[in-house]
Amino acid sequence: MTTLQVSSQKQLRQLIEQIERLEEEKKALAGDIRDKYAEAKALGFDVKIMRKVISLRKKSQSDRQEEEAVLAVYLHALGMLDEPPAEPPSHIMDAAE
Amino acid sequence: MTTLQVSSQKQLRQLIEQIERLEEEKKALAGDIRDKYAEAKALGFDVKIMRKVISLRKKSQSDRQEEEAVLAVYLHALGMLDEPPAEPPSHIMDAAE
Amino acid sequence: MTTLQVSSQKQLRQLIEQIERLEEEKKALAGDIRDKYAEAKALGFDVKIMRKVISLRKKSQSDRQEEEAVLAVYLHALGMLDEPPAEPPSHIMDAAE
Amino acid sequence: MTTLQVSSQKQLRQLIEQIERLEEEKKALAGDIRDKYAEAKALGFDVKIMRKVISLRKKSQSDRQEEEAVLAVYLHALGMLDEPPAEPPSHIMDAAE
DNA sequence: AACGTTGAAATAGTTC
DNA sequence: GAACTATTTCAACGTT
Repeated sequence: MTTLQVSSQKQLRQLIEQIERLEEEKKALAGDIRDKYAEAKALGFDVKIMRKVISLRKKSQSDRQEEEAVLAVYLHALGMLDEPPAEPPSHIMDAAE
Repeated sequence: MTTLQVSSQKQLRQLIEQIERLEEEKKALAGDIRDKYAEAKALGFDVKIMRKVISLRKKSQSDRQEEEAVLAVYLHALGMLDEPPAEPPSHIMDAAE
Repeated sequence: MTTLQVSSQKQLRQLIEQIERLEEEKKALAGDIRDKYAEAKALGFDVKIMRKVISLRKKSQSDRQEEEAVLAVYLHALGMLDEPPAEPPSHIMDAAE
Repeated sequence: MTTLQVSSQKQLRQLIEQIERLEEEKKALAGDIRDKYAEAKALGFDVKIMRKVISLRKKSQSDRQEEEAVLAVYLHALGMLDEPPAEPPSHIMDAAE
């Protein structure tokens, strides 16, 4: 069977149109966000830092701590950090023998 | 000055909260879209192909715009279009004798 | 375990140095490309149009590939292609009666 | 004059081909880098952190410090940091009155 | 030399 | 959990 039933065609068309409408709305919101950043920039704020702040707020604290712990271990391995890092949870250290 | 003025702090806080609100709405829309695809799948449609169709529709739209832009550039380069397309290219085809 | 094993440290260091070397080479090539454009400009060519031409060539290449992929998907969906395209889609066009 | 001299055409063609060759090489290097990261991942290293390490090495130290100072100011403005930040250079604080 | 624009690179999310 | 896609982020470029 190489064609859809007429009723299915109609359904499909509706679904696709609904999705496209939702995507347009999403795109509009993305534009609004861009505008907000532009506004902030015009007021003299540092947009890049603002993005960082917002992403920090999103990230859970534990995630951040874990990331920093691994980073410390790696920097230490490269001799870019004198103090050996404190005590990261074990499951992070796959590459350690 | 190690801190922002109180008025700036307030401004910053407002901007960030507005952005976060917009991002939430955007995320909600993404969820709606996901739901629509799930609905389609439940009705027996192939979601992968639907995505392809939608992206093709998007692409053909932007392609058409791009094509027109390129055409304008070329026509202008050949002196067949008085108005420079979008931004004024300074010296077109100097290498032509 | 707060630090990596010495052997892992060594491995990590090597990987990072290799990557940094590759990135330098990449950067050098980017410089070469810039030089080429400068040369072209000095010869009187319109760099902007050249860029457009090159990007069009790239795009038409990938477009052609995309088109073929989509075509394969559709043909398969219509049962006119035995081999599934790339990955085997599990159930094509269930909504067809 | 709507066409290039034959000699110019030839020149243009050569330049474009040279650029396309350079871009291919660049692309190949990007692939090599991706492979290296894949290798690292297979050995159990955290690729995301490796990227961070490499970008830290690239960034000049002063850049990093400036960024952190501004971030501290913003976090303080949002009440996410109790201690007032130390002493960032003045030119960063445009939005402060 | 800052600005916006564009294209590439990286990350996040989704699917199987 | 591996691969693919989509989104976001970052850097280069031309422009004003």
